[in-house]
Amino acid sequence: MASSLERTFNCPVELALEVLGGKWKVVMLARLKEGPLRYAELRRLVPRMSEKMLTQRLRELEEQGLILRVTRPGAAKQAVYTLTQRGESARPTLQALYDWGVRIADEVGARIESPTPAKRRKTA
Amino acid sequence: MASSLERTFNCPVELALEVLGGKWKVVMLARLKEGPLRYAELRRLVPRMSEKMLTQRLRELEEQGLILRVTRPGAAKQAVYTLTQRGESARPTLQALYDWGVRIADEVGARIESPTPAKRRKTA
DNA sequence: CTGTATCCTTCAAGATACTG
DNA sequence: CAGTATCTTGAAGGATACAG
Repeated sequence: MASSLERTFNCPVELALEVLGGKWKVVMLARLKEGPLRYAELRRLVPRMSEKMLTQRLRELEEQGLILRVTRPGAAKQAVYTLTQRGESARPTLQALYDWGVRIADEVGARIESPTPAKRRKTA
Repeated sequence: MASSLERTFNCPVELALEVLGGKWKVVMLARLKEGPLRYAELRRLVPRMSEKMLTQRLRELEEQGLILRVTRPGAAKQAVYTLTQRGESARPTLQALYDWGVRIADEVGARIESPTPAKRRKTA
């Protein structure tokens, strides 16, 4: 649980970004806040992220106490990731980032991938 | 005004972090949202940031339209940085990050430098 | 399905010296 | 005062192959 948070930060915002920052974590959290997800589901929902990154960020989020990893052994291995209480506590922050992101995406002319592909086994 | 925002992002949150992310910009914005600041004042308020970083981030924030740089020529050169309208629009987001940062700083046991040194010419 | 292990590239950031 | 200019390094991220 130590991770690298045991430093001195210039301000609380810097700390928040240390946890949420980087290229992928907030994207993953944005998905996980919709509900628990398996490894493969996350991979499908964030296709541009390499598996290495996916695993690394999952471990990091777990270490920081934002997500919980539950495995269910069996023929087909399963690993389910859910937000912890602390992860849940980030909701308003993520929402604020989301709202502001939408706003300036328009202003700046940035493109956003796809709002929420939702899950579908077969298109038909 | 182009900068590097003209990409495709996985979600709005990623875009928001592209603008606010990195090690220093939010710290600078946290100061600037208290009011206009000169170059030297910013340097003093964020002493751990090298001058190179300070200048680079200032230029970037300017390019992204979050801050405005106004120079007043004269014997002693002056450069004053203020938030633009877009910069102001980030207030709620920065506040959300701040609040959450305070919360988990406590939980995780992270140290925060100094709340707000405020400006003082002489201590007495 | 759920990951590890490597290798490689790029870039943010740090240190420091210098300028108009 | 308000910056530039270099040089260097570490970490982040990407691609891809392999494994239980």
